[in-house]
Amino acid sequence: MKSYHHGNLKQELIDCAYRLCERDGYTKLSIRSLAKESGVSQTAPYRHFETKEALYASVATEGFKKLSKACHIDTDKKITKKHLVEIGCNYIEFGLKNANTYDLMFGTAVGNFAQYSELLESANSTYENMRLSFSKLASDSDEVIAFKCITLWSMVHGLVGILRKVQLVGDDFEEGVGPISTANIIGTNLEDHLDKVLTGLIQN
Amino acid sequence: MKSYHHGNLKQELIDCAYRLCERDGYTKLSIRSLAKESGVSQTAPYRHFETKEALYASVATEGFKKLSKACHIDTDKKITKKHLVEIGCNYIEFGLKNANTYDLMFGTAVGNFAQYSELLESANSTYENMRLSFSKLASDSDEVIAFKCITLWSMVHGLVGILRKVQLVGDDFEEGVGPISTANIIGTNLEDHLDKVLTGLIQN
DNA sequence: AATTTAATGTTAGCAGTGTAAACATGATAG
DNA sequence: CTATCATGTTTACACTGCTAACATTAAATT
Repeated sequence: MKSYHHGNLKQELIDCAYRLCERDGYTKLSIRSLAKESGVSQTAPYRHFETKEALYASVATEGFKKLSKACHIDTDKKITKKHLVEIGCNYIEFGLKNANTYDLMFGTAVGNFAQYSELLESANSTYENMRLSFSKLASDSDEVIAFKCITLWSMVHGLVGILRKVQLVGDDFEEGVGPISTANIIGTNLEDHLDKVLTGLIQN
Repeated sequence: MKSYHHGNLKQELIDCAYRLCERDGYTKLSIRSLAKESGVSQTAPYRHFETKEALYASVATEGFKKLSKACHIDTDKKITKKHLVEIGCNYIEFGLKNANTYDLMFGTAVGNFAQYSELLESANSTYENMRLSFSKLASDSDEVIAFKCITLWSMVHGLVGILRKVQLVGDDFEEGVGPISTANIIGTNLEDHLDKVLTGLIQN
């Protein structure tokens, strides 16, 4: 028999919302459908999320944690250009394969991260991760590290956006290949592209 | 007295929608409020736009036209790196000062541009514009031009997204300066930043 | 152990949404 | 002058986020 109290509703709502957002896009998600999916009344989610935006924030937080993991280089030794290319590729792969979650993380659905401390932390730590990798590349000043970091980041972030719009993914990620005729803008594969850009960016 | 037929409703709806989208973000726009604003019944807009997405497409089209104009370099002579920096800055300025419209242009609100021929054309011509500028920079092959072009584009596109999230705009664009402490990631100003990146990208 | 309290659930309802269907009006083509 | 068709209105449906009032039960306090 079903008990009045669910017991683990908050996490189940987040998990369920994450799945539904990734599958259909966050605009298709409704609190009501989510509640039904979890076998609970329409307004039960409001006991755990003050607004829909707060729920979005939780989903986005999960997204940043996954992105962080995908872009983590597990080494204490020196980092090479090849590592950075890998980070870039992993970032782009995440953005393309988790496109709907990515929207939630970088779009305007969640307005002010500062209102959601967990989200803010997970987002900041994603950046901090990348910054750390660059700091292990060469003995640069903080400014130079920041410059290189922001350059790669804006690069891959921009590529995710553009590739999704242009629907041109080359050989690396088979999904989402679209109809546009000016094919293969970024060449045969992403790795070479990032390598070329990074070569121009860092001299070593 | 008010006539039964409006006369110029379609364009007025687009103009009004553009304003409202830019002011409040496209999520706040409702067909009904738009109709009321234009002094017309709730469902009148449906005579001109099959769906809300179609209206969004029209607004996005206006956006691409403006972006195109902002990034147009009016010269037949050779183009220099300085010109490209200017294009990049103008692009970013547009993205930051017309953030809500920019969302409509590059977000997922309008799913498939191919369904809206005007939108597709205006978007393609924006890219074509940029490609043309790069072709006047040096006598590169089409592949090299495309590479440089996509690199700058993804760069500035990514920067728009990141700067909006991080709310760190430096001195160039005073609006949107936010609370994050790792201030001035991209240095004192955007121009220097783009110059540095482009210097790495093009060797001349 | 009994009782108070706070967390978590439900029901009912409001104001607002996109959009479809049926109908009204009036500009234009024959 | 009339028929047609683009453009407008009214009505209605199913859905949304969210609030208020109430119900249940777990946890804290006596």
